[in-house]
Amino acid sequence: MSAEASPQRPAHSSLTERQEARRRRILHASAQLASRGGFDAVQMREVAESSQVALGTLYRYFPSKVHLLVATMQDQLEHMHGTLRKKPPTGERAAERVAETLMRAFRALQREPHLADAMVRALTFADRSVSPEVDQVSRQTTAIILDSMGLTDPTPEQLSAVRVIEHTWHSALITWLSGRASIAQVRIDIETVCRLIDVTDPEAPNEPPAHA
Amino acid sequence: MSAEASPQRPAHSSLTERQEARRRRILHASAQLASRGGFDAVQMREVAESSQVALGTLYRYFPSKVHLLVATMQDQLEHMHGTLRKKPPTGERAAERVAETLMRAFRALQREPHLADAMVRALTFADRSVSPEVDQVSRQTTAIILDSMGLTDPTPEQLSAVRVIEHTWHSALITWLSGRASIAQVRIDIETVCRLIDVTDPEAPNEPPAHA
DNA sequence: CGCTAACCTAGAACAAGTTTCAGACTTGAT
DNA sequence: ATCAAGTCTGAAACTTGTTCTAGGTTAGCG
Repeated sequence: MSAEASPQRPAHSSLTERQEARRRRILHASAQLASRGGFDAVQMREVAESSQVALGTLYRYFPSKVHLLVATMQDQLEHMHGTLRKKPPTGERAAERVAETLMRAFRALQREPHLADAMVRALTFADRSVSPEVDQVSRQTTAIILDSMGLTDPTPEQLSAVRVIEHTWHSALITWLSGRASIAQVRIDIETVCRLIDVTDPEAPNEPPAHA
Repeated sequence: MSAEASPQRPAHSSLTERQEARRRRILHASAQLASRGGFDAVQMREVAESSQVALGTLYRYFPSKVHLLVATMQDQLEHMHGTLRKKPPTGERAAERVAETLMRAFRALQREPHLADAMVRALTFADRSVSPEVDQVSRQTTAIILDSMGLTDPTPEQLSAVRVIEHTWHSALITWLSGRASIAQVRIDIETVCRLIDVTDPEAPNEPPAHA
């Protein structure tokens, strides 16, 4: 059985200061524990203790461990989007820029592999009850990719390509995190899937880059 | 904490008949419970009871719930590979054939969505301790795709494309299972990623299919 | 100030995955 | 047939996510 709707979860807005502070402490504790030992190390009792909040309260803010970790990911993603915006990628083709951006994100994740583990596992393990939050993460990721492409209104085809890139991104991360693929392999997969952007880009020349 | 190496797990070979039978009963019970209610419905105590085996014995055969479900997936995959082989896809281009095969597999999964849920969630949630088994599933999937392409020795580029297709396949399944994507969307994603095969196929004409 | 509803806390209780253990059963080798 | 080693069983215990409860606290409002 998994957590269902809580009476009324604090919607991240219209919270008193103390509540906002609690929410922040919780997310911080979550990220900290995750950084230590990944998904398994984020134990609800410990999160509650670290953030000085009763277990019941923790569950009022985040109705399950997966909700908590997905929220943690939202938090980190926002941060990363900000960082990435500052130094936009320099590649000439859209495909290169996207690959560059994703590799930059990947390097950031490599610095905290346990945190990455916790967040990504939560994301793919999430069931229907977490759909809205997961969707939000997905939209944020899409925004990052479109940003790096420099597109404001993509064609449906391009959106498909972006979705496929996201699929690859998540799944490649998983295989890396569980030790079944090397960093080099992740890079290759990302670069490979990014070719789809060239294929669907009405602006660019139709030649697949041979190896020039 | 997660399950670690068992003393010596029965390696699926060199088992007595009774042991082979137990293993089979366990896998059968697992698939049956999964078909009912997905990942959550596969409860180790129930699996043990259904398959007439003590809980400790279940854990000797499969050191964790995830191991059990991944093994269940191996089992189902073998079955499906056999089925797919019988009627090879009819498309002209390799990309079409792969897409056709994957859509056929997808339709099979739609018939048992709960079972699909259990297997796929286990697969992506698996940690390092399950790597060998997950890898085996991955190899089997690769074999199915290469089969449908009609390739015996693919180039490294083609292997990359196949890996990306697998990534997309898993991740698209997840989004469908958690209700965040429609069946139609999964189809589009699969068709989109399959274009990569054309891009990396040294045989085929270099034109991306416009919409002819 | 004093009320009320909503919120928070500590802690017990429950559920399901996993581990452990003593004793009974099988198996393979002698 | 018999012994040792390895397996299986049933049951209890342990862990961690989740829920529940009884009472204390806070915030807004008259």
